[in-house]
Amino acid sequence: MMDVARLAGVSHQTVSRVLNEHPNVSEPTRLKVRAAIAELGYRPNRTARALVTGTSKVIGVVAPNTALYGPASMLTAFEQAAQDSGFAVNVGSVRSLNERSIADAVERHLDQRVAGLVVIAPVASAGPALARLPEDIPLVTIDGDPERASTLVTVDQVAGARAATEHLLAAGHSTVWHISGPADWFDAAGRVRGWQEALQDAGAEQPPLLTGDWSAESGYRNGKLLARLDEVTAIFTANDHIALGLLRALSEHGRRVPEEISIVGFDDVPQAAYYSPPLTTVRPDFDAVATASVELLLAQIESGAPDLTARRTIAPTLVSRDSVAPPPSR
Amino acid sequence: MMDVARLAGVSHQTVSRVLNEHPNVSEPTRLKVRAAIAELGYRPNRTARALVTGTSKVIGVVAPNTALYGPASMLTAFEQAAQDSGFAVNVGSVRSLNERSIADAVERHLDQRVAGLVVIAPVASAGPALARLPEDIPLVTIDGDPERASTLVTVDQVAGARAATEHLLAAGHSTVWHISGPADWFDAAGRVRGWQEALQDAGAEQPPLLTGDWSAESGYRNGKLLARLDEVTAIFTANDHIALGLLRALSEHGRRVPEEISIVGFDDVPQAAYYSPPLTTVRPDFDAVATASVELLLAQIESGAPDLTARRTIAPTLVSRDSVAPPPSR
DNA sequence: CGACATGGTGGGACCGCTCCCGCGACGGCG
DNA sequence: CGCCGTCGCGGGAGCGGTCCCACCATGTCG
Repeated sequence: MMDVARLAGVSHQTVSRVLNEHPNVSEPTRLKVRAAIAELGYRPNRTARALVTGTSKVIGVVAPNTALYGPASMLTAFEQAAQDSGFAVNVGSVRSLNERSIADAVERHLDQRVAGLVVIAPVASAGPALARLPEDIPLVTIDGDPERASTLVTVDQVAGARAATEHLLAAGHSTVWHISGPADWFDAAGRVRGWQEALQDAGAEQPPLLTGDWSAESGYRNGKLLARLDEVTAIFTANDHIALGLLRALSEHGRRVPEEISIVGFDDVPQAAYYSPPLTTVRPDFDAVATASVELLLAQIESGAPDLTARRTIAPTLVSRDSVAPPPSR
Repeated sequence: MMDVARLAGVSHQTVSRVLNEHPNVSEPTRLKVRAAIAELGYRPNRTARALVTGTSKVIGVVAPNTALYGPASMLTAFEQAAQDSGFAVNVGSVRSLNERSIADAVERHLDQRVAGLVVIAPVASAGPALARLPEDIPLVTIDGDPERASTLVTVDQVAGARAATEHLLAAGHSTVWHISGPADWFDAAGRVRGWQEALQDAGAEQPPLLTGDWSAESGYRNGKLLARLDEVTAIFTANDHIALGLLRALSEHGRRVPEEISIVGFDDVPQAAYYSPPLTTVRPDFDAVATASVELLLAQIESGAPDLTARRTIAPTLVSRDSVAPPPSR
């Protein structure tokens, strides 16, 4: 920086001003400095800046270390959105979302003087750790506890599940079964609720809830059971992978989809259109979640204070394919 | 740090020594300092350290911004491995792997004074940028150009493809068709080569190569064509998603798998066991790739010099399920 | 016409840490 | 017994920036 100052014939201070686009620099000197910077190929040291300002253009992300389609898509979408706003992303992935590991990850980020924090915390066990976070750092929770988290961005699970259930009901089915995700995931809980509400509103009987764990295996396992129940004509699964396992189980039992049984999934994984049959499903808009998160976080960073009230809920859309049909007439 | 020093009754320098585990500190003072640190809840400022040492405990990762199963799994596995070695991970994802965006991402990382760089660069277009990288920074390329990259960790695509092809040949098929990934991906190229080599070694005739793009859609498209060709009895696809699309196309045409046509995929996505039929596929060990990368990178960081010769190739394993059977006798 | 605001610039101090050097105490050796 | 090497520790400089303050030249106003 001193070199640049010397070459431009100004003080280091003026160079700093040019770098930070301070108004009080005359045009001629600004140009001289710019020229010197270009000639020397000078790049400011972000570390030094971070030291003196006490903050940096880095966002820390705490995310579960999983390749599950939802979280993974969320993460890449967020990375991109953050970068587009000029922020680097520091990922602290956590093997399990318990209080300790989250707290550890947060502390690691704080040591690095991140400007803000994003926690992708879809499970209830993350709650206590989040409650105990430092108050004075910008924080956005993605997919967190709707009851608790302060600044929260989330997919509207309830609305998505409602849409799925109502779609099946509208096709003529008297009721809809549901294979859920793991009970401690908010996503799963929201989808269960949307399903229940839709059933209630339609005055349909509510079948027992079957529990899965997002995996195709759990869909298969539950499918083995459902396949033997003649009265089952419509099933809504908590995600597409469960639906895949379910499809497999049904086909093994000779039950045809959608002629005998209709199915709706959730997530719209890129492969869903090539299941047999192509799967009708609910598509959450991960990009919208990501941009909303960045937006909210940046607002906090600029204002300097965490905003405890801001919320953003992204409505998913139903993607209709071939796995839904009217129930068989008997 | 000064506060700690005061409380412990030593100089800031001694505190620094304790922190860095310098040998020349007596046990009593070490304990005093430790106690003071604990009492004050002091956490060293990594930014300040980075400024003076010129490096940090952060690894920069340049990765394509995709949710594709391979790259995404690689990334999360790497994050975990790096963290286990005490390094934070800065992800600079790139929309497209062209020279400019890679160079930009690298510069962003360099500005942050990362200790080392990992580039996940599975496509040929990344080549020029990699060649122009600064020489003096520890660098590991994952899935890069086998011909060029210096320190390279990669899945042995050729061996995996060989195994898949040989498995089909061993089942009695006279030859094996292949739907490849995009031509500019090294992964795809390696799989094509393994397939060709296996065919040659077995003295089997080599059918024309069909090109896909990793997507189920491309598998479906090619499948529409293959389904009409009576002589096709065995197909090896470049990944599982292509296989899924292929399965769908074949079933639409009434061709049965594995009775009429056998299929082997690549990647072993978690859902592969629930395709119809469960898919025989090749499983790359992403964790092994990740640990090897971290190992190689750390070795460079410690030695201070890039190692231009180190390479690591991870052998994949064949996972046998139900999509392979002997060819139909005519 | 003098006082005072205003814009452009420079000179330090300082952020929190590590590194270099220097100093006293102690012990082994000739 | 004196010399020197080693150990344990402290003082100060400096990493590369930003921030506060002081300075000087203008322009503006009563």
